[in-house]
Amino acid sequence: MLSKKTQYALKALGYLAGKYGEGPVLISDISKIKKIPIKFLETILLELKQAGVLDSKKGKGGGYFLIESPKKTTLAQAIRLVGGPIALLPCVSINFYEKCKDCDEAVCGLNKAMKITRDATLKILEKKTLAELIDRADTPNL
Amino acid sequence: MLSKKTQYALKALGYLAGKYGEGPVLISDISKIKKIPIKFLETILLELKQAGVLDSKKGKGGGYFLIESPKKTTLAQAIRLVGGPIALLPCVSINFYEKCKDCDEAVCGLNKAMKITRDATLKILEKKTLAELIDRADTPNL
DNA sequence: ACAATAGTCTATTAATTGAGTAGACTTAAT
DNA sequence: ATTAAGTCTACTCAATTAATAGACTATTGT
Repeated sequence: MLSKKTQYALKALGYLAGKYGEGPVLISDISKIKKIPIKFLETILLELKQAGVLDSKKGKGGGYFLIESPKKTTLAQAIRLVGGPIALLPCVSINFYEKCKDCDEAVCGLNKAMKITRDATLKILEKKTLAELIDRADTPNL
Repeated sequence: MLSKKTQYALKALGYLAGKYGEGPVLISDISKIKKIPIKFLETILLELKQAGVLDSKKGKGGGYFLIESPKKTTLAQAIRLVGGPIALLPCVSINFYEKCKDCDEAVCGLNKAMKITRDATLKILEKKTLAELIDRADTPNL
């Protein structure tokens, strides 16, 4: 299961994807509509900005917005940006790999099974982009 | 990512699968070989016993053992037994479902993408059994 | 019967993650 | 310049998950 933080990040990115090209979006708007605790959301958006996916504008008329087209960022990338491993076990994670203390990966059946699972998951998450997260509810004009 | 508890449970079950038919296995043996904190392991094994997968024998010569052949239990079942959701989001979990506060699942793109991912994962985990977790290191005589 | 062995139960502590608060700092419109 | 709107930083608190410790109970072998 993804952490709350990662879940919120995906929701927020999906919302921003729907507003792409329409200028900055208020944190408070995202918070209200996506039901995300505002202060928690602030830290998440800041992290996404530092990761280079979002940019922000301060002052009146400010807010957050996607730098690139929603189609440019895959869900796999988005999840990893906020620190969420995608694999089910550390020993099969690509970006958050950690060796097991107790087993030799070459003969470990669990490792093998989880690698197959990871590959199946990645195959999907690397194809889907933020554009896929846009739904009618967010953008009734589409 | 699976919780530590679930990870330990899988490791322990894999080890017991390798010893299936050889009588009770000591908690302390599993703990040592699989590098699992013994007290934590105790609670996990107890839980698996109450779930009906394991049985135990007390006293001298006692220990834990699988009730049924390792082939009878899938990895998906094993993960769920110890309380671990398999899906990446609560709103696409079959056994630990929780509705999102902010979206209508019928139009939510995130929900859709994660359902596809879940199905791909389940397809694999429902085919693999505990028997697949047995490796050479545990049972050098095979 | 009894001592040794091994699982069971109860209670605490530590670590991590999630959530909420307060306030300083920046920018833009008027 | 002033002020309203918004970002950024640093703490604090609560909840969950992980890990530890010790007392208790049941079983087997002698």
